[in-house]
Amino acid sequence: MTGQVRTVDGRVAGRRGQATRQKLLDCLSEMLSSSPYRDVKVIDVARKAGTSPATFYQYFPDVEGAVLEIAEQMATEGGQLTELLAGRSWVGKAGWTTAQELVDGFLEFWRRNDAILRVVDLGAAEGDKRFYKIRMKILNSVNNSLTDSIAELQSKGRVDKDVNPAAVAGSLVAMLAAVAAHQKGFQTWGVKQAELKPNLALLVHLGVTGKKPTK
Amino acid sequence: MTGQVRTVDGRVAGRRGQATRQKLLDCLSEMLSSSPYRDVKVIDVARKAGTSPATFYQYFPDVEGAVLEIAEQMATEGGQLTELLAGRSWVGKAGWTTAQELVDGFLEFWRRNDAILRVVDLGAAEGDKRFYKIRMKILNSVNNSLTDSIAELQSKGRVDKDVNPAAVAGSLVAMLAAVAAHQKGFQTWGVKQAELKPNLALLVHLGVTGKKPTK
DNA sequence: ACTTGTCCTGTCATGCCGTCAGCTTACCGA
DNA sequence: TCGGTAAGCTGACGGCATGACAGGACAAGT
Repeated sequence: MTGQVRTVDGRVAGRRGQATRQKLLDCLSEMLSSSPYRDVKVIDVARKAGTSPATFYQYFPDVEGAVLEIAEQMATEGGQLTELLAGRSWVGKAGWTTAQELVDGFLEFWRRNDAILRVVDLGAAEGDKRFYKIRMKILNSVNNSLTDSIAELQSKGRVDKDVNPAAVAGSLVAMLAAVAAHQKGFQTWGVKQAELKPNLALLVHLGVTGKKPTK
Repeated sequence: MTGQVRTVDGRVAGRRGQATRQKLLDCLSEMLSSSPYRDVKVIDVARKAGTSPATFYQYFPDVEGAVLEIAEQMATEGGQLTELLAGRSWVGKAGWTTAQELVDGFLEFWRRNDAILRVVDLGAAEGDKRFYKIRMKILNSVNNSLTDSIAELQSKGRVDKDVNPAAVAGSLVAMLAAVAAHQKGFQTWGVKQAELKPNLALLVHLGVTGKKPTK
């Protein structure tokens, strides 16, 4: 399905080529974790990978192009986030568990990929459709499930009619993403990680069901 | 109180100098709105301002330094956000109004300063303390009021004891910021601006008071 | 060993970075 | 009016990253 990996000038990459390509991506990933996006240079990535800048340009048009590649890989893995919600109940104690596990899984995913997600967020906010699509791909996996859950509760009359399921779900997902991206900020406000999670879960539960959880 | 404006090499800037400096900041601001942060070059800003790159370096150490300056100005204006909450009530119909106006004011502020806020967000997420402090300065103005409101309701027994006011307030503020930054994203999910606001206000009200608003 | 196609790099023109010396301009006191 | 002084600006330059290309190294099959 996914077309073969190709170099910029159209050649098909063989085993060795793919290895260097991947090594470049790995090194870029590392660099993004340790230095500001704006300061990541092709020459540094190449040096770190023990190769030359020219090699980098054989596989990627520029830094941004390579970042997109990494982000794409991550987005695919991010599909697993759907499992945090598949077949879960929002009623009674089970609802509280669902909320907690969603928060847990989400924060964990963000923490694992924070460097690349920062850049994706920026690109999306700047209006770049490619980054925007990737961000959607990740968030949709959670957002769609959440929207469905709310819509279902709504059809049963457990949630007010004037609630827009997509708007609420989207806002909650945005909240999770933002909190995950700025976890350190909460420490300044005197909030520890461990305290943060249950309060986030509370907000998610409130948003989805409109009611306080039964613990 | 605020020390005189100085050039990089320590001279005091006079009237003309401050004008050029401001012009450079304005042009930088514009460039940030129209092109990706990563691609904003000193030479472009200088050209746009009708001056030379060397002049830029007389007033700012680099692009980042100038961005910090703009952000600082914005953060000062952002102090007005406190007024959205000062002396407001979270009880009854007034509570619903408070939530609505908070959401309105917040989104408006973000929309007006979206370009610079994107960069501040990125810098903060990357761990740069200078950006981080600016982000705090803006969010604190809302966050502190919100935390106080929740704590007060809590002391009156209207909010559960196991709620951490700072954590909930911080999460809500993060949500507002994230939604504001990605307003376009919601259109893809079929949510219009006008629909988004009341649903956000609902979430804020739920988060603060734990109860649905009376409209 | 030879051929073939993949893979890598040295090299080069181009353009931005960041600094400095030196020129112009504005202000001020005599 | 006339220097004197400090502010303000820029041309020019070495240094480094970019991005393209052509040619050399390498692996695999014959």
